[in-house]
Amino acid sequence: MPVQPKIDRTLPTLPTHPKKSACEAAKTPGRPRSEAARQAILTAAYELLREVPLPEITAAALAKRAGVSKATLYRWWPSKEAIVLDGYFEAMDHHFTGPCSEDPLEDLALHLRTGYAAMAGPDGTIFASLVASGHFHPEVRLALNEQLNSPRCKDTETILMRAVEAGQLRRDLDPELATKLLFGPLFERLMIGETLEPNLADRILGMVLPGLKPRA
Amino acid sequence: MPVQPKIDRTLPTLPTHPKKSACEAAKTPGRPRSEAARQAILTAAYELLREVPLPEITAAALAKRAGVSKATLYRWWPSKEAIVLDGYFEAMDHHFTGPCSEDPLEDLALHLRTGYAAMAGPDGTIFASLVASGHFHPEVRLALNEQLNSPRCKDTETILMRAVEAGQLRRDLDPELATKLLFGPLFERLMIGETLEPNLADRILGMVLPGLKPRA
DNA sequence: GTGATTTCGAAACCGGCGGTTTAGCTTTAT
DNA sequence: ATAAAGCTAAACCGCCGGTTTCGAAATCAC
Repeated sequence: MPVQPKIDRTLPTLPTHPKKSACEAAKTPGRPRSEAARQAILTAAYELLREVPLPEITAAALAKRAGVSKATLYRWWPSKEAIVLDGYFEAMDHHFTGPCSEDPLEDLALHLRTGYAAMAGPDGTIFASLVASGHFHPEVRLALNEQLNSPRCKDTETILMRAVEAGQLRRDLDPELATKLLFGPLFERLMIGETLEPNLADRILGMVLPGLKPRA
Repeated sequence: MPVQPKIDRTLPTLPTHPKKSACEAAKTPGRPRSEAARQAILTAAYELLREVPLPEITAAALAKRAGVSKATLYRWWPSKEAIVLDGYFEAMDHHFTGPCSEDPLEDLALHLRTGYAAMAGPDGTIFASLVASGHFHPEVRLALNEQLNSPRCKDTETILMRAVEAGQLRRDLDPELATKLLFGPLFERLMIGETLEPNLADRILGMVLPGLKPRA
């Protein structure tokens, strides 16, 4: 009977995303997966994300832009959302920053500034629309948290902890809460605001920091 | 020729929403609009909002629940989003609070607590999904801002100003920024978080407030 | 009452999109 | 050569948002 093999789509799906699993295949017989197609799809996804609002990105448009058939899309990804998410993640791989000067407070300011600045541009708009769509697609929300939010929060928290150890911030500081406080307004602006004031990061820092310092 | 009158849908549409314009019609000839149907539609919308995620609310389901035909829906609202939004607003009319004790700081704490508490329940989930959908429907975002966010922010800012005048907060305080700071984490939790810690409001207040008080 | 006007409900309809399937061809390993 | 897998092109399905049509019901002006 012509029962399809029904490939297990749980493998190359969203949450795992084993960070550059590019050239480790080629162990199975048969024609290998086309890396060119994979790359074309991901870049097409990111390009479209920057050009049109997310709901207007259809699977057909994605396939056309990548010069690929729709079947290939759904052969490797479970949904349109998974594709654009992967495309965005790949493009975001350059946004890493590792500031570690001798002044933790200065690191914090820089960290906050770059974070807000990164989200002021088109990548921020895309991020917001992904967060929005994540509210309707749990896998998207999960992937977004695991691959973007949590790591960034951890970064912030370690910087805060360093500042605490250096005696620049209160010893009883709650890094997690402070992080939410520092980046909360960013979410508010991204999700319901129109624009992002350029110097918002510094103004926030100026308002919050006095409360976080050791009591005078 | 059978050219339809093509009703001007800009009248009963989203942004205006003139706050209880119920019984002021009845000036035109012909069969009057059924108030029962209007009410049934709005309550059906809110009920569905609490029962199923927003994308699963279809126009057909809405019509069925309200015991109304789809034609009636689109006779008075331009889109599914407009309907659920109106339904939500109507249900939220009870959430008004007017705390004005003799201690502005206590007012602030209460205001923050009730705000966070209100969003911890199903109404918060609904709000988040509306914000999310607002990211793809500008009219929704606009209505959401005008009818919910802006008023609440204004409330917070006036409370803050009273605290300033009472000498409980720094004279150079920026109320708008402080408001974003106080409610920012709420947005972060609503949009990407899973839960809302019960005492988050107080913890935030405890962390922010010291920085807002007059310098010792 | 009569007629004009407007609403309402039922149902059919359209177009588009997400996703699936089929069929045939191509690429690789053995 | 054969088998296994990937690729394209195209057709296909089902659902949904939104529109239209039609006849029945409600109301006002006269």
